[in-house]
Amino acid sequence: MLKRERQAYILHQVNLHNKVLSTDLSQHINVSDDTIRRDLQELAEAGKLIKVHGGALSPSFHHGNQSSKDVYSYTQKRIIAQKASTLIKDGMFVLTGGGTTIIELAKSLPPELHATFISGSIPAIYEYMNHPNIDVIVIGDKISKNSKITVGLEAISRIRQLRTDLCFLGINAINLDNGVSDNDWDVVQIKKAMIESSQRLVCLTIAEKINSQQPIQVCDIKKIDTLITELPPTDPILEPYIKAGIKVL
Amino acid sequence: MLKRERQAYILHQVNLHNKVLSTDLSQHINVSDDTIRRDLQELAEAGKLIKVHGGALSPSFHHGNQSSKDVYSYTQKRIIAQKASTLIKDGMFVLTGGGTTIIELAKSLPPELHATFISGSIPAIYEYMNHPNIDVIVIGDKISKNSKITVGLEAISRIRQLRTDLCFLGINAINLDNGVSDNDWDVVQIKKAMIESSQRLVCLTIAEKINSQQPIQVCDIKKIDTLITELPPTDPILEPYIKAGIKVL
DNA sequence: CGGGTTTATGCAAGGTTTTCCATTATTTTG
DNA sequence: CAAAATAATGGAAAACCTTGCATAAACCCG
Repeated sequence: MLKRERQAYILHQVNLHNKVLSTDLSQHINVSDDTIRRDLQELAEAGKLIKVHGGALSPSFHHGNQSSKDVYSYTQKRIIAQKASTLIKDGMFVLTGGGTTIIELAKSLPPELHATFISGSIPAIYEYMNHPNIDVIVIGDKISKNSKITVGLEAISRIRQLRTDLCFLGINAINLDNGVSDNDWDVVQIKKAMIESSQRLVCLTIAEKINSQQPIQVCDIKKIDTLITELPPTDPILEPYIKAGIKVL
Repeated sequence: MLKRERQAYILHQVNLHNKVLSTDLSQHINVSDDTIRRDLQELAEAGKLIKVHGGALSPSFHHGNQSSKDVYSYTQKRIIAQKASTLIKDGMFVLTGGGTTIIELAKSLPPELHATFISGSIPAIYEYMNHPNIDVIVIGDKISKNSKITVGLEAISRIRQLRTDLCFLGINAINLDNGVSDNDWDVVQIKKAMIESSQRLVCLTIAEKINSQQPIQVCDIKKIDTLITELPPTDPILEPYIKAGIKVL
């Protein structure tokens, strides 16, 4: 990866998350800490970011620091996103839904990944679009303002025409008896179609939502190939899911 | 391999991958590093790419200094957007393209407007989506990273199914003889389809682009219903267009 | 045709940039 | 305060760039 390219990437990350960690960057881009530090220094001298111990901050965030709750769930979602991104290999076709966790995933895709992402989530598409090496395919239809994804028969019929390697869904509720469930009829229809159109279903969720339930069922637990939370796979709350045959990361 | 041919190939690679490595190119084309470097230098001087240590990047990567010119034309585009928004009435179906002027229009829509907007431009959709009373319909297909709109046969066939009241296009060049013209093949195809699918075509442009021309024709001047610039309709530069039967705001 | 000129390319020497590594401060945190 | 994490420093190797020069092909023009 070229130096300028790398610095552009760092800047992008800083503007996106308002902060970056040196160690995250060096692992992600696969260079030494020194290199990252030099990059941060140069960018700081150019006034593009503010260097601090351990990483850097966005210059616009100089004054008010964000609330602790935000930082907290940001960290969880960051962990989930990181785990999820390891499943994606070059050349894959990936179908994704919407939701904050998916967007976090979109933001933290490694820059050298070459893949095709298909989605109806406008915020997710926005992120994919700014990635240097990802092809983006938009599923068109009417936008549901609540969820900011396209919903409707047109979208469903487009999704049915696909057969992708992976499907990432951020989920709102999951338990052993009812599987994955949600509370928005239109969104559930889209999710169902996505599940049917891909070979592996990967569900992302923060642990808080495990063993909860919502009115409308999305799919049975058997459909899930992999479940990703911020917890280590050894956590006891995940044990019943592993026993049910789900891979847990 | 000829020099021109080689440079065209390099440019193609840069636009495709957003970056190239000198060593990759020299091995692939089978010439010395020096030759490649000279090519890159020439292309960089022509502004076709940005040369960096180790290779070159796409000019779209240069987010660096984009203030002075942008601020300058920002005011102009605000004026255009304001004029354009007066044409939209409650209940209308409006088809829009992409580009900075259209996004400015999207931002300055009056909040009490109830209408349906249809577009393939991701940044424009983003704005429409945040409007309280607008329904948004997304035209799906593959995203063209340059223009950040969806392009392709799927998009065109969806557009063809429509019959909207208005079509707003931001245009890159217009003159009396060749009408509206542009420089991106895929985008032109989309624009053509949009024009055919709506009853009135409204073209938005800053005055700077009037009486200029680009390689690919979008439509004849007769297709234009209304032309909007930041100038008052009495400006002499607009007179020939009024005489050609175009409404000017 | 033929000699002079321009253009394109390769080669080599020396300089610069980038990166990593090891070592030595410095800061953070419990 | 002490341990751990992070930062700065200097050196060394690799990759990369610049420059000047040599060669050969293409071109021009009388």
